[in-house]
Amino acid sequence: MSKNRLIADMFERIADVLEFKSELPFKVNAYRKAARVIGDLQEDIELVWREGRLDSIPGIGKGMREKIEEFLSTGRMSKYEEVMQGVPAGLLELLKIQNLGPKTLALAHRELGVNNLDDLKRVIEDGSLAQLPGMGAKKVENIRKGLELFQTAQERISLGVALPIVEEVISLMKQRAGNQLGRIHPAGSLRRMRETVGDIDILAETDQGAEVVRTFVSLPIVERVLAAGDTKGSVIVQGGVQVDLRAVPSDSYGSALQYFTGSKAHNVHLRDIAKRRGLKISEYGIFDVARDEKLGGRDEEEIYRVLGMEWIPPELREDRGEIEAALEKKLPRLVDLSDLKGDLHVHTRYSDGAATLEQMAEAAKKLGYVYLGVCDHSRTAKYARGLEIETLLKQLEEIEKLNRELNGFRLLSGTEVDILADGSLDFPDEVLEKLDVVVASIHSGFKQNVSERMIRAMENPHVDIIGHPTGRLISKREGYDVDVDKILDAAARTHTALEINAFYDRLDLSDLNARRAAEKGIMLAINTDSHHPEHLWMIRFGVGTARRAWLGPENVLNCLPLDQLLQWLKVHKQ
DNA sequence: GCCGTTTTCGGCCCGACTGTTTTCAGTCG
Repeated sequence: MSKNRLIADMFERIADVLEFKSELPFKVNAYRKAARVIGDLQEDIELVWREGRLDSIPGIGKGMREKIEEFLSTGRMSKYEEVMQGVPAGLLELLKIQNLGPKTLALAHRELGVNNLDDLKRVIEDGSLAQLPGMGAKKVENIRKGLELFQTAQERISLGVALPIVEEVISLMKQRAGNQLGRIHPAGSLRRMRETVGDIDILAETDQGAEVVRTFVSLPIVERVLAAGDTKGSVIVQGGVQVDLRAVPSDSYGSALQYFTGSKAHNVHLRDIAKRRGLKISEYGIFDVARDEKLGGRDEEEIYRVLGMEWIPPELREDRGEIEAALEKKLPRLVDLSDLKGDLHVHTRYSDGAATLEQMAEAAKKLGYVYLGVCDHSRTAKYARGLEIETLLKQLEEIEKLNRELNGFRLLSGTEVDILADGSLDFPDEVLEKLDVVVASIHSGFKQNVSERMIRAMENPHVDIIGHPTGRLISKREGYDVDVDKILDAAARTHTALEINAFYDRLDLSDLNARRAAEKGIMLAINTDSHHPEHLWMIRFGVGTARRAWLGPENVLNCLPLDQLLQWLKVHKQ
């Protein structure tokens, strides 16, 4: 685990304990903020420390700086050890239970000796929890429900599952409640295109809330209704995903959208700035406090405009510097779906894909692409029906023939060549040099010198792009044992592009790593790795990640027009 | 514990909901 992560986790734990011990909430918040900022930091904290720049990190003052320095130089943090003294393992875990906060947990711990999950269950069952001052039957019942939920621990859903659901709900709502409905948008982490989302939030503009909510909870894809009021409906849809719909009147739709989009850290920072200027932001609008006057709320842009900021794209709203940039009107121009000229990594029936070259080309043309990189697997990838050299050459011929027929569109010949155990490539240079584009990927030996093998691959003059560079699968595995810093340095040195694999369970590189890559001048390629023509649309997830990484078209290889791309592929290693 | 176009001291986001209260504390998003 990186030092950044370790320190962030320690600060988070300290915040938990301090909260449990009823320390000043502001102190607790200071630790939480420091934890978040360090967790999001794009540089190695050790480097920042050695260069004496810890103080420049927002939220890190004298106290935090000293704790970080102590940890980096000795491997220990005395404050952490001190607060963890006498805190039973398994106690803080209970803070994740809904409706059970630090105050109640401290009370149960102090009065009833609750130290773990089993203790908690016991004091709920035997009624002793309900006897404590300030407690009662209903509170305990809510905690019991929270405990049930905690134990069934539903995980976050991946973006790839959530996005189709939200689009179906919105399309159904437009059909069935069209005349009562104004604007309707997804909000929350889905709108920010996070890799995974908790539940799905949808905002609907209407002055007939009750009716719209009724329509929502009776949609055909609804499996179970959790709540249906005048302003909010909550359901479980097929597949077990929770979807909330909020009905909001026109004059506060914008501020509600801003509020429900988050992130929490972004909103807190925004409201703090507002407050310093005598303004107040809530889900109902932005107000001048002294004059008790509403200054905006109908459109989201108004909130930012009144604060003297540019409108901030939802993908940036994580309090990672976007607010400062928006104040200075220096937000980057982010890459957009329409900037993409093609996809540089897809598979066909030649290896483990489902479609012919022609079918993939047709699907790509429909998306408005002008090129498509055909990168089937190489010979060692037996499980994926990897191509022998003769087959690859035959495919090359077919591509050339098709390109004579495809007007205004170009299939690029390529391969996803395996990086072998010793770091050599699965095809010899004489073969690779015949191809337009070479993606090199690791598919085996996830724990064997991955970084060194990948770097050796990058040093090959024919390798253009490293495919799925960390190998993670969001819902399944951590990824290879890879040193991301070394990979980024090598990619910058060898002018090799790195892939943002847009397949929703990969999104690899992640947003933070992609941002670091771009800052080192590395080109990123947003590729779907599609095995089916109907999967090309997943490019949207990659674009979401790229936007979260603050990338502009100039950072993205497949935003280049065909002639410039071919030129780049020819000269980038020289 | 952090931080400064009100401030180096005295603040620190906002509102809803719930349950236990007789004026409010805890929790959540």
